[in-house]
Amino acid sequence: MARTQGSHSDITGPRIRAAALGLFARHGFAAVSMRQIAGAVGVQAGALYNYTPDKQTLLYELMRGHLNDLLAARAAEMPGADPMARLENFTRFHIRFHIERPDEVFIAYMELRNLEPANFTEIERLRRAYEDELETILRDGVKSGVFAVSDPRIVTYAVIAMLNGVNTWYRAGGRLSLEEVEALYWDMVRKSVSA
Amino acid sequence: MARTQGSHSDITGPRIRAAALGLFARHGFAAVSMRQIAGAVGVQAGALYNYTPDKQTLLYELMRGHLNDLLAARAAEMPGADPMARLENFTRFHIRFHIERPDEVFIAYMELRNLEPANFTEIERLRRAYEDELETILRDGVKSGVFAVSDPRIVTYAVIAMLNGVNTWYRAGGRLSLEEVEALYWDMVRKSVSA
DNA sequence: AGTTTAACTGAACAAGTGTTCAAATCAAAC
DNA sequence: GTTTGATTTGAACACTTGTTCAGTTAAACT
Repeated sequence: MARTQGSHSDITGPRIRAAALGLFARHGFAAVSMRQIAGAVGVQAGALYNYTPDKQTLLYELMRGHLNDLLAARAAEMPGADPMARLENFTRFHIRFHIERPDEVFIAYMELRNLEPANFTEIERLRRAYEDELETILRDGVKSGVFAVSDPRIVTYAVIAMLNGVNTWYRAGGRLSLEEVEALYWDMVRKSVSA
Repeated sequence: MARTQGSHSDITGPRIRAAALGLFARHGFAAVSMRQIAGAVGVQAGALYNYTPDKQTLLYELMRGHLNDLLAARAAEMPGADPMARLENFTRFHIRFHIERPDEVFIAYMELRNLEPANFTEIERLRRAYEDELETILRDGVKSGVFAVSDPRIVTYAVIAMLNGVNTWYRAGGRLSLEEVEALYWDMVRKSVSA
């Protein structure tokens, strides 16, 4: 077996995913051709098929990778015990994680409709697992009386929508620091669900 | 001049726009072909060009129409004088208007990247005009002391992102009535910006 | 009845699509 | 220095794309 080391394959693979990520985020999955991705990597279109069975799977793997990263990073957090501390931890974690990955986040929300049904189901399952964390925090807070939330599921959607909005305006090196952004959103989230 | 009455032109035009709206919302602008739109209307692709100079303009006109409707409907509202009442009016108006037009809203947010620069600029101008209404309410409320908002522009983005989230889960005839949805979001908005 | 013309068809155009694959290329392993 | 097999090329495939336009249809006017 020749070229197990020094092979281009462990270099080209990531470069393809990176190029696809950027192009999908900028122009949309359907508007980007395999030849464009190949061109960005400096390779012919046929070479892409050593790394993905098809274009659809390339998109799916990007989304799945992103959501797995999200869930793994979330699992590594050590939130406190009481609901208020956990909500603050969740809010700040979400802002931080999403601000660092605008392209992944954009794709994971905008390209759902381009997933084949089976892939869509799996992506939705992962996203749901993440949202359930927030919903559980809200329910616990209602139980203990610190939160006044009439419908925890809907409020979960509302809070996540608000937090995701950060990516519509935030640009690295902008007017506000990460800490200021975190503090601003945490202030709004805390007040919006407090009793 | 023949066929000024009984002509199909005043029927086909709206049907084309309606078909394009639904298809763009479901599959995305780039993923929908002119032949698909024509097929949905029951006409050949060439006939579409009696109603739009090109595919791009079809998208642009849909977005511009939607945002003009939005601004016109907003201008017809008679909010009260004090910031709290105006904020409640804005919130309920926004929810109501957006819930009734899921396809238009979806397109107006998701297909911005498919607009040519000149068209993009104009759409952004209209959206900005709408957002400025909310920002003004927030600034007035800060001045009069009823709102505690550190950065009115960013909070405007946050509130609008939260409200737009309604379209990710709301379905007509679902568990909650329109009034319940309005009340739920208004409760969150009010608390999140209150002093 | 005959004329006019808006509305539409259907075929054509050049360019681009995702994907396949035999052949060429290359660097590591022997 | 040759073998080996992973990696890439480049051409080809069948099909779709947005758009144009000469020609057909049919309703409304004189």
